[in-house]
Amino acid sequence: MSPPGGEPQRVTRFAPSPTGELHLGNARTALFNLLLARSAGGRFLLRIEDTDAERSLDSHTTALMADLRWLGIDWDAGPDREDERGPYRQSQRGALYARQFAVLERQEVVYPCFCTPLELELSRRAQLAAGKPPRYAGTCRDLTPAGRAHRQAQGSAATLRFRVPRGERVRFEDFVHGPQSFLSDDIGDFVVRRADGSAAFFFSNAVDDACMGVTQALRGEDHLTNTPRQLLILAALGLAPPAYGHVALIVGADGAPLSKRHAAVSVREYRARGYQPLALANHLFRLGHSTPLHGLLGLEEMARAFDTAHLGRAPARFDEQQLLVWQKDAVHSLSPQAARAWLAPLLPAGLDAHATDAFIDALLPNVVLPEDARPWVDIVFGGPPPLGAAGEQLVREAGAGYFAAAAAAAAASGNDLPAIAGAVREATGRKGAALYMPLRVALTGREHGPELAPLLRAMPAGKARERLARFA
RNA sequence: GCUCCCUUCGUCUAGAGGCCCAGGACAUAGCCCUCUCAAGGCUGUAACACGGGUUCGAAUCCCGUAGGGAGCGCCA
Repeated sequence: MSPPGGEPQRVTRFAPSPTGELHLGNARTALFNLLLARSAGGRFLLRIEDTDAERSLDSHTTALMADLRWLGIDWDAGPDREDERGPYRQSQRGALYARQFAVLERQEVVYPCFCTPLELELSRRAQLAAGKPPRYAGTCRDLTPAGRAHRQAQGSAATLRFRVPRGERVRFEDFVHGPQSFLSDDIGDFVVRRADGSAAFFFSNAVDDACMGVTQALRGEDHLTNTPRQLLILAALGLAPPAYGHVALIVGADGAPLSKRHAAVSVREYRARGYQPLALANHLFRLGHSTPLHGLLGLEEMARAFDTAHLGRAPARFDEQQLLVWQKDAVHSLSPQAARAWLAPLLPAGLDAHATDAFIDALLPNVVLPEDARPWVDIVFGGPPPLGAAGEQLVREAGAGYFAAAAAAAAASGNDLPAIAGAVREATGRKGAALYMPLRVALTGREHGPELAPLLRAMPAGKARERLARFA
């Protein structure tokens, strides 16, 4: 696994739980971990944390993987690409967890807890009301063997709790935040195995990272204060923990946690709205991470430029305006084939390749999202567009002679703008805006839009003449 | 409530005691180019949350205040 003489190969992972759509924050975490691995020629794993059978859905896993790949994020090993460190679905790792639970039980660093959810909730509320931290009260911590046997005989289902040592300090080096130190007294005994026998997050997440050889776990800051628990578990198990790093969360424009109130929060939605994957990736890449590089970057360039030293510790605001800028860049740099695929759903059925290309050629520099192109489909391929009041005025002012010359030139040349404009200039002596604006308005119904010459080339033959002749 | 994290232009950020009366990118404003829009070129506006220290010197170190966030779950 390790390159000869070098450091052990870097291994990172993205470990989502399939309880919903891929959230922007998670997408960024996935991207950062991919980049972190790739920047060192390492491996990137996808692990599905579906220990909560109630909320985990297989369809979510499928969608999650599709959205990641859409973004350009692919993994070296995962649920659909198993290897000897797998399985990569936690729901299939029960046997492995059972062995580790047994180790913990043997060392008596865990104990069965018979408290019911209701009792725990009451206790929490009472503590909160008394102005105390809502931690597990330790009711079952010192149950005698006889007491335990008694409860078990009664058939009470028990969770397994980790016996957090008192009066200790848990220290670790966060590779984003630097040295961290927590007092174990502030940590309540926590559940490592649920009453139904399934592994709880703190446990399975930490154990899997260790067993899968993860060297760096880069995750959201919401996990920062949980890290000591995981370190405690791993230490008890004698497993080497990964290095942990925590990036600040993404927040909305007002600085509050990013929610549907602010913007679309799932990759799905941006995808559905016609955003380019590279645009989203570039935006996420610079959210909480900085690079001296400018412009739209490919994934390989991002990997080369990725640097944990430049991960932010302060929350980054998700600014949709900025995303739009990247989107514009991404759209403008689309290959002809990609552009065709992007706008295909909007185009009239049966449009031939030549016409399609001409249309896209004309429109692409002026659109950011597919919806921007939609009205132009009608303008170019539909009937004569109605003019607004200002348009009518411009046309009237230009006069019938102007349009007679234009229509004649259009009939003679096809949809050739230089020929049409030349003829009108000759006939009227107009130039500049006075020459072109009436043409634009008569042809498109609008005063603004893509360049006229390519737009005319995209128009079906005869359309230009027909529209100009209306005012002759 | 307790613990932890955070705070530099509108936004993303550079900045590890003098190189900073704070640099870049995007946004924005003006001008140029131009048939409109977009693109492009040039020029500009714009920030160290606040208060105390330490130091010859602080955006940078320390303490406090304010504001934001997270965790304290049989969610992850």
